[in-house]
Amino acid sequence: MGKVIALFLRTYLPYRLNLLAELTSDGTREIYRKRHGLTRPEWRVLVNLAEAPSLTASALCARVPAHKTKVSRALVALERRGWVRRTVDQQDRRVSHAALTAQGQRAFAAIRPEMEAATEALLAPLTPQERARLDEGLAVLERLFGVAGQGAAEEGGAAQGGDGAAPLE
Amino acid sequence: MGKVIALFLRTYLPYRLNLLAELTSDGTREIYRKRHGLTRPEWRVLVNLAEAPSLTASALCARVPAHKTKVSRALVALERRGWVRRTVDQQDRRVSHAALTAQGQRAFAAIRPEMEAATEALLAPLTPQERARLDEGLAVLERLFGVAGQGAAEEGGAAQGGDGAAPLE
DNA sequence: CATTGATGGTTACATTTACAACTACTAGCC
DNA sequence: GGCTAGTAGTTGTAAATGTAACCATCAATG
Repeated sequence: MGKVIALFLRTYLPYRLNLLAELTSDGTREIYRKRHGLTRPEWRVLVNLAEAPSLTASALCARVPAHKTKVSRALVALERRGWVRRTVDQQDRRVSHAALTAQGQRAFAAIRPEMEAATEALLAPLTPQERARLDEGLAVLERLFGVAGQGAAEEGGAAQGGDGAAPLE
Repeated sequence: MGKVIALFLRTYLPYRLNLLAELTSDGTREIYRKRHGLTRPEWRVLVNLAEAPSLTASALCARVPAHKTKVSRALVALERRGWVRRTVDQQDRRVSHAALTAQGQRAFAAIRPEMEAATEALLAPLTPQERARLDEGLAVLERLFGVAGQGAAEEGGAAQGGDGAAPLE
């Protein structure tokens, strides 16, 4: 059977990306899920809070990125667990600023190396050249979507409202 | 940039891939979901069946990739819709082979160009060089995971030895 | 200040998904 | 044959998710 097979999958970008994302996450998902009892949105919110002193729910929605209900529920769960503390903004009492507690920071500090080790184990067979090619390829898309400098497309990017939350730097 | 902030996210591969996969899929998801009433597993099964004459549920699980319950329910839905027909294997009656009906092939032929057009619109700003870099970067990972030659790991599912599966060109 | 419209965030409900049994069947062994 | 173990695929149930409605607050206008 010569392959008359149309090579749709091979070249269809969303499919390729989703497949690779899932394969890459297969090992690490267990770490935050089974070992630490976090859902994926919770883990993502945790990571983002670990990289910024304080973020509003809206800012988290833009950074994670996720719909506000997912962020809301993740924040509730993390708060209940004592990893996050929220304080109401005094200028605009609809807004609340979420930040990691010391306990939350310790938790992230514990989980992060596990995640990195699992990922490194997965990528171990790659040569430095291959890693560079991979990085460059992803950077192309990140520039396209404007997420390259997560720090750059920051709160300003989400800043249609330009709320007063402290900028990251 | 005086960031003390560890750039975990920037360099953490699963996170980068998941983010890009989601951003890339944002536009196309609507096409198969709203316009054609397919769930993502259903769409994935449809695509895979379109590229192979006949696949068992197990083979689909490996190719999609997805857990067998997702594939099972996707097949039920596609069968009910008349896009897939399953026939029981005579050598092993636990096994059934799924294939697209003519109607299913027409459906895929209708959806596919919509998906490709939406993706192309998204990638329009990229230069040929950037596209090549993107492709090379993803190919690095695909080789690592052995998914490069999707066409090779056929119904037998044999080629999972992880060797260099036949590069599909 | 009352009214209107917009926004940050939460809650409610329907759909999807994950995980764990479960059924049907095959295969090996005595 | 009858027993056990293993595999292909399905179904039941609890958790997770998407969508839409909702509450509280703010800002603008009369």
